[in-house]
Amino acid sequence: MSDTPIDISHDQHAVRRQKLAEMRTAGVDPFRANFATTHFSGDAIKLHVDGQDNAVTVSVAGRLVVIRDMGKSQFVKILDQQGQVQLYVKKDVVGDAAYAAFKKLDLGDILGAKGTLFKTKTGEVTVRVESFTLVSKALRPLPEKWHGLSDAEQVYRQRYLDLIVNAESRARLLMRSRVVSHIRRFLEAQSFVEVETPVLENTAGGAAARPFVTHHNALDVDFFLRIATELRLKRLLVGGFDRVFEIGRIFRNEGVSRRHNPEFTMLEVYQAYSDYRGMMTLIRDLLTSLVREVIKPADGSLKIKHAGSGQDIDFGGEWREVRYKDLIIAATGEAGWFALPKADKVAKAEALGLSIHPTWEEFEITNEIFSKKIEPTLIEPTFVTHLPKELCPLAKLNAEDPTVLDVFELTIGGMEVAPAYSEQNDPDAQRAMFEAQAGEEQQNIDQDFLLALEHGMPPAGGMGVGIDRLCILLTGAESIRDVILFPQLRPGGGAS
RNA sequence: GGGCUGGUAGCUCAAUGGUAGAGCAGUUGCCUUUUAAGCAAUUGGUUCCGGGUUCGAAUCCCGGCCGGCCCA
Repeated sequence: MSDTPIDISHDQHAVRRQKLAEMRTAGVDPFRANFATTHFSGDAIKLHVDGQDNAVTVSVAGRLVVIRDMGKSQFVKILDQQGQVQLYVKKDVVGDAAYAAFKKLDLGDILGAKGTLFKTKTGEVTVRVESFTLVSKALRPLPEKWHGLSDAEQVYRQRYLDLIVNAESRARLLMRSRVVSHIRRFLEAQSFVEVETPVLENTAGGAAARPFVTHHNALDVDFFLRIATELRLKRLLVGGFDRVFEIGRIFRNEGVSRRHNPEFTMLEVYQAYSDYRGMMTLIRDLLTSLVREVIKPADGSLKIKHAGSGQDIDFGGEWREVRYKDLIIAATGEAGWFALPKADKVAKAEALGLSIHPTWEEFEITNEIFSKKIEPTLIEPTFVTHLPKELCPLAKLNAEDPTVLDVFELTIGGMEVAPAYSEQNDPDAQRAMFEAQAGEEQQNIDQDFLLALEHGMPPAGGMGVGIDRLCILLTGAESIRDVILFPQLRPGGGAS
C-alpha cells in the first residue's frame, strides 16, 4: 500500500462516490426523504414584481444544470418540470460552512433552496439563496451542456438524460401530454364518456394487423393483445353508452420504423345517432381547437410547419373534401380506371414506379397508388371520401353507390391521421362481410360482437385518431420515436 | 428481411495505413451580478466485439452486436 491516494480526478463517477462517502461519514444524508417546496420554477419567477427585489420568499427544488462559480459567489441554475430558474449563492449570505458545502456540489445533483426573488443587472429573475439542501446526489455526470445528448440510441434508451439536457425533447414530450389532456376535456365537454376496454382479447379484431400473442397460465389459454378497440366500443353503443371514447394502447406485431412503433396510442370515438359527416365536424373542431389552445402558433394563425415538406399546414382554412375515385383518376390520368382490366391496372401502376404483388386484387393495386402516390402529396387537411367497399369491412355502404362506403380518411401532412365511418349496424351485412374476409379462418370471427349487433346497435359515427402521428404533425417531429417517451428498441446495446 | 451508413474520453466531435487529439465536463488554483461566464494549469482511451491482411490498423477485409436513413 502506498501513502499517496490513487488519483481518481479523471473518473467523475469515482470522484462523486468519494464525495458521497465523505457526506455519509459526516452524517449528512445524500438521499433525503423529502424537501418542502413552495413553487415550481416558472411560477416562482412570475411572483417577482419589478422594482421590488427581495420582497417574496420562495422554496424551489430541481436538478443543478448550470454552475458559474465566481469565487465567493456563484450563479447556478436548477431545472424542474416547468424549466430553469437561476439561484444566486453568496458566501456572506449563507455563511462560510454552507458555502464550502455548496462548492462541493456537482452538476446533476438535485438541490432544494430557499431565498428571495430579485432581478439581476442583466434582467433575470433570480433566487437569492438564504439556505439550501442537497436533496439527492447524482453519481453520474450529465451529458455536454451545450450540444446536449445527440446520440439517437442513448436519447431513446436513457430518455431521462435527454429530458434533462435537451429542452426541445422535454417541450415536445410535455406537449404530447397536453394534447392528450385537451382531447379528453374536449370530448367530455360534448358528453362523451371515457371507458377502458380489455387489452387481452380472445380474437384480435377491428383491424387488419398481426397481433402479439400471450398466455394466461391459470386459464391455460392464449390471448391476443388488441389491435384496435373498435369492436369493444361498439358493444357499448349496444349497451346504451351513446357517446364513448377510449384513448388506448394498441399493439401490432409488425415492423418498427420512423412511422411505426409496435405499441402506439389510438383514440377511438363513437357517437350514436351521428354518422361519418358528423365525425367530420368533430375532428375539425377538435384539431382546430388543439392548434389554437395547445400548440398556439406564435403568429396567432392556425398554421403549423410540416416537417417533411417545409410547407405550411393551415388548420384554419377550408378543409378540402375529395372522393377517392377522383384522386385515383387524377393520379393515373385514366377516367375509366375502375373499369380497366387488371392487366392494364398492373401495367399502369408499374409505369408509375410501383411494384405490384402478383396475388393482389384489383382494389389493392388501386390502393397502392393511393397510399404511395397520392396520400404523401396531401399536406393540407383533406377528407378523402367514398372509399371502395373492400377497404373497410366495418363501415356502411353508400346508399346511392353500394360500391363505395360512407367513410372518410382524414389525411394531413401526407399521413393518414383519422379514418371515420358511418358504422355498420346491420348484423347480417356485418356477418357476411366478416365471413368473406375470414375465408378459411372462420374461427377468427368475433361471434359475440355479431350477437351484440343482433340485439340492435344504434346508427353511429365512429372515428380512430392515431395519437402518435397526430403529435408528430403538431410538434413538427421527424419520427414517431420523438413523440413516444420510451420507444421500442432492440434489447441489449445501450447503457451499462 | 434488403440496400446505404454510423459506433473514438462522461458528452459533442477530429485524426492520408505511421506517436489517438480538441471543446465541454472533471481535477488544482484565481475571481462577490454571471448568461455556452472568464483566466491559468492539468488528468483522462479495451477507438463497439471477434477474427484477418500488413513491418505497422481507429482507418483496409470478413463475421457479429447495437443504432440511423431508405426500401419491403
